[in-house]
Amino acid sequence: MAGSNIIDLNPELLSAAAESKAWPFEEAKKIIERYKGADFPETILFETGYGPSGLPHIGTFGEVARTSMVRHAFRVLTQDKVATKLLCFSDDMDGMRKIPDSVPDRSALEPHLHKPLSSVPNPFGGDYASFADHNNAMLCRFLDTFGFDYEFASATRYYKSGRFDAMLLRAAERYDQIMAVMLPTLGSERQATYSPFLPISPKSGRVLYVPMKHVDAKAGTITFDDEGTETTLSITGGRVKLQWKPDFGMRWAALGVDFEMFGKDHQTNAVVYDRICNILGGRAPEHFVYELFLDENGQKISKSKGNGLTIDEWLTYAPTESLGLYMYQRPRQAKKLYFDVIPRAVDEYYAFLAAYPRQDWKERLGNPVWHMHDGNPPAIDMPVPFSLLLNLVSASNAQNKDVLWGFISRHTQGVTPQTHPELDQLVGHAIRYFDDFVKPTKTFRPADDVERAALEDLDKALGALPAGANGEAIQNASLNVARKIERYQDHSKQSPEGGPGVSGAFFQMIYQVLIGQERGPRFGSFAALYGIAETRALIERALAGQLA
RNA sequence: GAGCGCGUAGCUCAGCCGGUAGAGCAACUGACUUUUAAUCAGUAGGUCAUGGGUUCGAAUCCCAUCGCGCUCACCA
Repeated sequence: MAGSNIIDLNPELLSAAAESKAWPFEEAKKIIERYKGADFPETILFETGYGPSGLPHIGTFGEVARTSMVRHAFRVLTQDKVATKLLCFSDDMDGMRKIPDSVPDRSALEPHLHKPLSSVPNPFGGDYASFADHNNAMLCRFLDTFGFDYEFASATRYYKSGRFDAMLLRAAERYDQIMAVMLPTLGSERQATYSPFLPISPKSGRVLYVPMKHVDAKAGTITFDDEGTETTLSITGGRVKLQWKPDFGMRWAALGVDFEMFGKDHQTNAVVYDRICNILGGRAPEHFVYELFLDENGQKISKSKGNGLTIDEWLTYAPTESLGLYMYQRPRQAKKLYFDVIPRAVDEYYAFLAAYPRQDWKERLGNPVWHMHDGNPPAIDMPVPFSLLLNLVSASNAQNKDVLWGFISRHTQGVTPQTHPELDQLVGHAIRYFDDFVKPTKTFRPADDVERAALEDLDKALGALPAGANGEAIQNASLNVARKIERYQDHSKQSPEGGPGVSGAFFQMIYQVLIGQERGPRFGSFAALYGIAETRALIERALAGQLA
């Protein structure tokens, strides 16, 4: 999505951008305001944080996607004259406090509890030296599949390389100030043992949460008790890390981060991060607080609860772009993230895409697709909405794309999987969505005696038809069956021969018994596409009681 | 306790840089000449939570109140 690509900067666009109220522009303007009356630094740094104890998830995607949108808006506003960078920072020096559920051999990790994730062996085997390396690689692969433009950063490597040393020494100098900020934010129990410095034990390799006995700013050392041994350790070179709140502030100060967004759960703490950053002589980045995602019951989505939707699940049923749209829209509102929102997101995406070419620049800059595609949305013709496809799959009970395409091409000429590959993709998504969500809710009912006889007659009638019979022929054959049955005679209608017409109840019965739905497409067309032999097999199964 | 968000048609929501209320679904009516429908036309339904303010004009901006939800206060 966002990249170091060339972006469009025509004059009308630029003047519309200056006025735009779209949230990425609002955020980008905060960064410009930040440097008002001064020169921009060499590179404007956008950061997103990532905790590598789990796999990348939908929140990771949202944060990177949204940050990329702000970055792009900034590039447009500054006419791309200022270099920008998105740093995806992995806090892989964090101690492994518990063993994740997802690993294969949990007991093998037990000896490594509380060690930095980058020192924990990789439980998945393979090419990566540590657990953190593995998860970091998963993150990068994840981001790469979406085409994000970013630079990966490992906390462990930054600490060990000495990149944070100057700031760590300053933190020792200003230890009292940092403590003065931190202590009031803690409960009394934690206050007693709190330390912003977390030494890595030379003895056990663990990240220690121990009180400081002495902090020597001049020597750049800390002294603490390590399981009975009084230990003095240099705070530089990755021997000591900072506790997370000071870590945020220190990192911002050390790297000169200009923008970092985070979820509402960080909001209260952000003030603390900022103050630490200031104490260390840095300027806190611009923030943007986004709302958390909720499940269908309005509960916060969390990995541990396993509620809500995973990114893989979303992408099983819909194209990536629909998820990008979801991320663009109303980031400050808590939105429900569950399966029901997918069809709407998909259809809205294509609707926005279709509207784009005929919009003026002001409207375009308010159109999500402009932000999602770095100002260069693709031209895609989507003749059939996703909601309609779902309807159709459900009605036809389609098991594969061919059946569905049969219906589609009947109604829209010149549309084929070749001319409309996106639609073809969507057809596949619709079938999967149907299988997983609609199908389980279907309720088949058994046929009573009259219905049973009617279906048997229908079966025979179908059997008498030639193999290639068309929809019309099948429809007429089934009507002939129904006309003989008293229950389905409708005397308010007339058959071609002058007798009573066929009641709609006949077809309703067919769908209730055969497909488990109240309605369906014209039966003749359905049977023609579904196949006469297949339809007869379906009747057989229904009569054998295998459906209800 | 602190912070954030929400309260608009039966349901899900859009509209919110102010200018006579919208969509989808549901409901109802009718057309399509054997009603099974990815069709078309139409109807109905809202004191835009409440009270005040700014304004010629407020669902939209400001203040207050009520209701609902979430987050943080242990860890990251």
